[in-house]
Amino acid sequence: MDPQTQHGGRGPTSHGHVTLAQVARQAGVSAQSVSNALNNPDRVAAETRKRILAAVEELGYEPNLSARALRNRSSSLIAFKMRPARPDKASMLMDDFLYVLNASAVEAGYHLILCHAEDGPAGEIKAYRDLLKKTSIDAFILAETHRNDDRVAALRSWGVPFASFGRSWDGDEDVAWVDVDGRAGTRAATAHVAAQGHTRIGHIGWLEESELGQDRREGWLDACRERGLDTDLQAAVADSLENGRQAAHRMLDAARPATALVCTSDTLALGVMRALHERGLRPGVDVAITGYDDSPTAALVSPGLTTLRQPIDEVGRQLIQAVDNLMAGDPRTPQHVLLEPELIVRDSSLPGRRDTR
Amino acid sequence: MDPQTQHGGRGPTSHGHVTLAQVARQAGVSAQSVSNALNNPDRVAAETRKRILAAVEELGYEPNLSARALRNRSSSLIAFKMRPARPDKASMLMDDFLYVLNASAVEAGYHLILCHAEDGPAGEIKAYRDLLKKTSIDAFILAETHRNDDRVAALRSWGVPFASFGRSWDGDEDVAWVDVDGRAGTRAATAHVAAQGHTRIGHIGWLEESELGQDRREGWLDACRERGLDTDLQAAVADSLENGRQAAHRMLDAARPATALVCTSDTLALGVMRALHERGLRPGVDVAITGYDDSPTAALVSPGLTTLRQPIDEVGRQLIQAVDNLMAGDPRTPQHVLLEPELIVRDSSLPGRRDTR
DNA sequence: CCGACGGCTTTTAACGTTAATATCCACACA
DNA sequence: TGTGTGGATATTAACGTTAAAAGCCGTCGG
Repeated sequence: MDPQTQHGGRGPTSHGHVTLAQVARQAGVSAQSVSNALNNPDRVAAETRKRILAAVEELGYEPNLSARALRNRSSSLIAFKMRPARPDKASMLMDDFLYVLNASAVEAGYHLILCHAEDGPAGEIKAYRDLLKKTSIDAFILAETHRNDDRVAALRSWGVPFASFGRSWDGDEDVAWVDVDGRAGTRAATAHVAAQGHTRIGHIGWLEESELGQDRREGWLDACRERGLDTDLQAAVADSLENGRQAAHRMLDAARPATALVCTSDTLALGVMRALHERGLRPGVDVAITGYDDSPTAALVSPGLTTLRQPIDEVGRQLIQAVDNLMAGDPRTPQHVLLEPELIVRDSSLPGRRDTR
Repeated sequence: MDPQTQHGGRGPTSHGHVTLAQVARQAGVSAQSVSNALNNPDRVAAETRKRILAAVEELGYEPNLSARALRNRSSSLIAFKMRPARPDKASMLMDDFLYVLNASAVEAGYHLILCHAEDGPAGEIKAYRDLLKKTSIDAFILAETHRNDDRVAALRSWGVPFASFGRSWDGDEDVAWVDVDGRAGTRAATAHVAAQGHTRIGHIGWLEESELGQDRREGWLDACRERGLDTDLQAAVADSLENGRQAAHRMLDAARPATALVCTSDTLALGVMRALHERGLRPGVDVAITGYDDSPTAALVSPGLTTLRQPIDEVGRQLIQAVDNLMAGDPRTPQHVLLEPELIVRDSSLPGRRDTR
């Protein structure tokens, strides 16, 4: 039988999609051989393979992901759920984060699909379930995981690969995560202001129930203890500018007032700046301030806010690599990656330079 | 033949997916009838339909999108390409925008998929093409379109439904777009400072080649002309804090200096604030400032920055509705929606209240 | 000289859905 | 009694891919 005619392929489809069958016809082989040439190169003869790849190239063949998804129960899709942006929050991490997450995903041969859920963990879990039922998502990326996170439990019980941005603080060793070492970062920020000569260093952080906040607080405690400094000036508040402002006023009204304030977020630090402003005090000169996140705002206010920048690019890359490993059935224990934040020093923590170029 | 056994359905799959065949068996009908009951209700008898829907409910059936995509050449996926966040930019619109875009998409029965491309329009178009070849994307959402946008031309030539955030300024009446009326917004901001008694109102905007920037500038011109004010104080610069700062210095050094500065972005306005700071002038009290975008920073700086908020939620909703209409083959001309921004008045433009609660 | 084997390739069947077509059945009409 | 007719339902085939099985053919060992 003439190999030129024996296989299907009704010529180029009107929609411009090139199929395996068309490539097969062009190369004078069966569709399966084309599939093998692309996915299992060692199953076809080198000579044939060359011919097939030439045909692939010539016709511009791209495998149809829907068909592949149907056949393989695997869609090359990684799902991520965005949270609604909180109005009071300065952090723009999400924007950058999504960008690199997607870039890394594409580089690794996946695509990012966003999922949407009503607020609350129950709604989120339901959304994940629905998505899984209808699309055979390959993996999930979680953000802002916390102790006893129901989402983690759910995904684990379903056996779906996932990785989370944020440690699973309850020691789930079998969960892949990537996180930034807030303790080390806050310790560095505290050390930095101590190096400027400050001895009354206050800390304004989040409520105790936040593992993330507690971790960062420990860094401040570490640095103070290392230097024999008092740790009496501390506040645990919800993350908002107003709370930062009030806490700052309290610490400046203390019998032995703070001369430096280390904050768990830029939002709180900006509240501190507002408090100083109200008192006619100059950030940096009169009171040193540090934040956390390197939100765009930190660079834009005057004076610039000293803060900690999370290596968000690296976080995204590592997360994708983590799920990729999981899906490759990599037998080694799930990845745990703890990255160091970078201290960005600006004028808000420097006594010398007043911001007047 | 016993309807309970005549149809496929090898019992619940191990993966927990429920298929049409399983529902069909449960309801004692064929798979096609189940499909019809869900997609073409009037093709099945009311009685049967009720029975089928009960089975669907009981088994928790959800149609498999991969199979549907393969069969229908339509994936329920809407693609959107993120741009890398520019470090100097205060705007956090993207974050919110994506959230509502996705929420609206899900509500309309779609999912949002992110696409990634090397920088530049050519890379972006190639990315769109690749995505189309492999996934039968239903529609695209573009952002930041400009005159003679190659992406618009490409998508149009391929016949793919799309809608853009941003007008196609070259009068392509057959392109669906949603935009925010920057001219009206800037006019309102200018009118607002004029109402505070300012008569020397400068404008710091983007370079002339930006249609968006030019549109906003027109609003300032409108407001000045309506009041017979001079329009000699204007700057056209690239969007950065430093450029805003320098332009502000120039306008404050003028023979008849500005007492109010209307800016095309929050970033520029924050540069102005830095310039005032450097001169010991007080925003609002000495010089009124307005920005554009209501970036998170605008609310966080002291004093708060008067700015224009884009109804980003509505933009997202309208964009999805636009592509939905296009895909439904709605014969009416593509949607063009021009929304009004909202003037958010804060202390940076108010002489009376000094920020000292 | 026969059977087994191994390398390479093709064939078959299936993933879950749906458009198009075929079948069935009750009823109306000649 | 036969012949349409039309509504409801069932069957077939196809979307593009790939795992599994089967086929082909030359070679090697007994």
